[in-house]
Amino acid sequence: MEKVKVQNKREAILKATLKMVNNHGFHAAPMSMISKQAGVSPGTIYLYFENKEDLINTLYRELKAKFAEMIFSGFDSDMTVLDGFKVIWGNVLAYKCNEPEEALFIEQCDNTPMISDENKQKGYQAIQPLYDLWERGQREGVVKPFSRIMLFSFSLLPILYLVKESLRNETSLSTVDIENAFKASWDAISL
Amino acid sequence: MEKVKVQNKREAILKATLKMVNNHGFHAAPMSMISKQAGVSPGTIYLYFENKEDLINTLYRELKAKFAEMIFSGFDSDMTVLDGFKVIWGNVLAYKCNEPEEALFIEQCDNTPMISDENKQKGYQAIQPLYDLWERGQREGVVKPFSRIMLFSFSLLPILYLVKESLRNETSLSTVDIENAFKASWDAISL
Amino acid sequence: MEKVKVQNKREAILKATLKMVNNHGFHAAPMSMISKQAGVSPGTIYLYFENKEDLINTLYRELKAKFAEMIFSGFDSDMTVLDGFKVIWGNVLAYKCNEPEEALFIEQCDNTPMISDENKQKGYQAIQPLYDLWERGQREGVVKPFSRIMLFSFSLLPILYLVKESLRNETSLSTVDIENAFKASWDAISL
Amino acid sequence: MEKVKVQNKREAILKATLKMVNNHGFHAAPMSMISKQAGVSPGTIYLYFENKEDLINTLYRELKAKFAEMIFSGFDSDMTVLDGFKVIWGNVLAYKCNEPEEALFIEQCDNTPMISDENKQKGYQAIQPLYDLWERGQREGVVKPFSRIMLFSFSLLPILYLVKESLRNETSLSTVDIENAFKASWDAISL
DNA sequence: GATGAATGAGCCTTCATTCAT
DNA sequence: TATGAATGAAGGCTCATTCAT
Repeated sequence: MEKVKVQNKREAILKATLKMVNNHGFHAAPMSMISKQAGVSPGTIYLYFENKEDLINTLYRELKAKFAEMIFSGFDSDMTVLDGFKVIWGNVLAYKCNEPEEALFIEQCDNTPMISDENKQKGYQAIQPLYDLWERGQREGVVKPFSRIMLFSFSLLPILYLVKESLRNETSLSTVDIENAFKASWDAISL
Repeated sequence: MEKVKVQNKREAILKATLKMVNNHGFHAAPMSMISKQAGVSPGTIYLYFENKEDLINTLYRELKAKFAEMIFSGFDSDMTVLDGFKVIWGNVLAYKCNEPEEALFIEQCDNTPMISDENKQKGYQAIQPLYDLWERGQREGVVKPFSRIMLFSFSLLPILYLVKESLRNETSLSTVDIENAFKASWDAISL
Repeated sequence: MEKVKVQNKREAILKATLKMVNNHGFHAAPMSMISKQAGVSPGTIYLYFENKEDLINTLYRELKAKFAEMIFSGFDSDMTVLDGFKVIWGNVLAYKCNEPEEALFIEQCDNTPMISDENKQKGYQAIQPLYDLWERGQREGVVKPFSRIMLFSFSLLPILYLVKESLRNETSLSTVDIENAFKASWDAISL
Repeated sequence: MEKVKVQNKREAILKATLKMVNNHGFHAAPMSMISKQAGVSPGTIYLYFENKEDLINTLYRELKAKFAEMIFSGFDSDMTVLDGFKVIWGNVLAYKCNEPEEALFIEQCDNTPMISDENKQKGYQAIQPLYDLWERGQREGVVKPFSRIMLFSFSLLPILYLVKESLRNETSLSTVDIENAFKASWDAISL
């Protein structure tokens, strides 16, 4: 029970950081604001994190790890390449829709010098199973012989962007939109 | 000539802002640093811009305008849809390659609450001719009946991302890569 | 045995304080650092001392008391004034050489407003037997009719300073140096 | 005139630092307190000094330089050793009496890790003419063959301490005391 | 007695902005 | 116009102290 409380505090701080940085931007989210949002004293943050940079980096790392785990939910390397891709593609969509705040935070961080390169690198490695799937697809002759990054930018980046924009405009993607988007994604990278 | 000098000063400040914000990040680029880089006194910045936010927003707006202008260079609304798209797509690629600093700045701003939504909106309106082209393509039955944003995310976003990543890794895109990328872009949105 | 343990804890805290304050300076020796060095929880310090000021003052007081006790070791009020002075002078030298850390701490405190004047006063009173010796010397006509403080500053202060400097430079005082120093001390105050 | 104002500000800060550090101790003299005492904004201090450490070190350096200059006032290397020493000894006494605050500050700093060793070293070099005088005295056979530091600790340290104590007790040294003190100083180091 | 997580006042420092020149 | 010294609010962080266990 004691341990639970501690976990709660750490989690509360991370959650508050996510919210405050998303709403105000990194440099307009003071530690005092984060601590207040977390229901905690400013000094307490420094019991769990070395400094502000560490706080942000830790949050980024944990969110990326969670993302990497979620997108492979229900995925099995025995699936056909198309089926596997469909599962992962759907998971990416679902994550972005269900956890838009987390997704936004990750994106903000990716375009900022406040996340260490080492940390960013780790994020990419976490989706290795997807790279493996694509490579199998290339060996089987169903996926275009593109680099990982090209495959990513044509088959996953668009849907990530689409969801982000639909959330920003407070519109929603229709089932047809989603089907179309998946088809376009697959068309772009499949032979 | 006085006027020229004045223009020079304003330009110098904007240029310095671009450089400093790109290199150090927004919250680590103080006005004093920008003024020094511009060869100007801190107070002078306030003769041309209301405050730091205005400075950043102005720079963002002008870069977006320049971007919008450049991507339609050589474009003519009489062209076939495919030809027109090819010209614009190439211009986007060229801009991103030739002005990576400007492109990076724009992208940093797009994911940040420091640019007013109004300003962001204006950016989108500036590429109206591209929307017109797509609409014509849809009427002619050569472009998929997707929303603007879907067409954008499948046909232009990928190449923007690809160039950014290639610059980050200090690798370069081969001619074949580019041809493949264009083909994939067109495949994704054409019928 | 409980009592012993307790004494150990109190002693450990005082010892840690001495070490940390000497090595890092007063304002760079946090209670947490002292407690860790003492192998004790921060809260525990407050069971034995009211606050940091009290901790420092107590340590100062006890070290001064120890110093006062040591410098009269082997001294007997029946000795001639010269012999008595020789014993005490030698003890002062020995203390400074054998317990340089304690001596350094005392000196740091003497030049600081963090020790209460009352406490500093007590330190002077502890060397009463030396004052008595000097007074007897004056009555016997072998010691100059100087005030206590003048006698102290000419006959003991120099050797204290000399040892401190030799420790700082990591050089050592030769036997000849010491003999010379004693002679100069005695010359300065004797008739 | 502009320059004068600037000098005034810098001087005001240094003067305020001297006073506040003397009265409250280094760690209890916040920059805000110093700035208020100087009639200046906290930020202004950082226009003249890099940080608190630099402020303290600069003050120490300048006071030491002033001290070194003052103690040789009226001194001429053609004087006899005794006359020269008398002049310097008197100057030391005068400085300590007339500028007790400065002298106290220097002393506080000498026993603290907050002054860089380099800076302390410079202080010692500034009294070279005194060392030269002693060496001449040794060649002429009127000064004991002691090391510099021994000569200093027997002939100058006592009077420094005496004045300090007399100021602390708010008593004053009589003319007789001073004559006695000089005689004792000279006796201690002369042959 | 003993712990150590938690507190929050207060410190040093930065930096957007102003204003006298 | 242009300057840049000066400002002072605000931020990140520390650390003496407390209190529930």
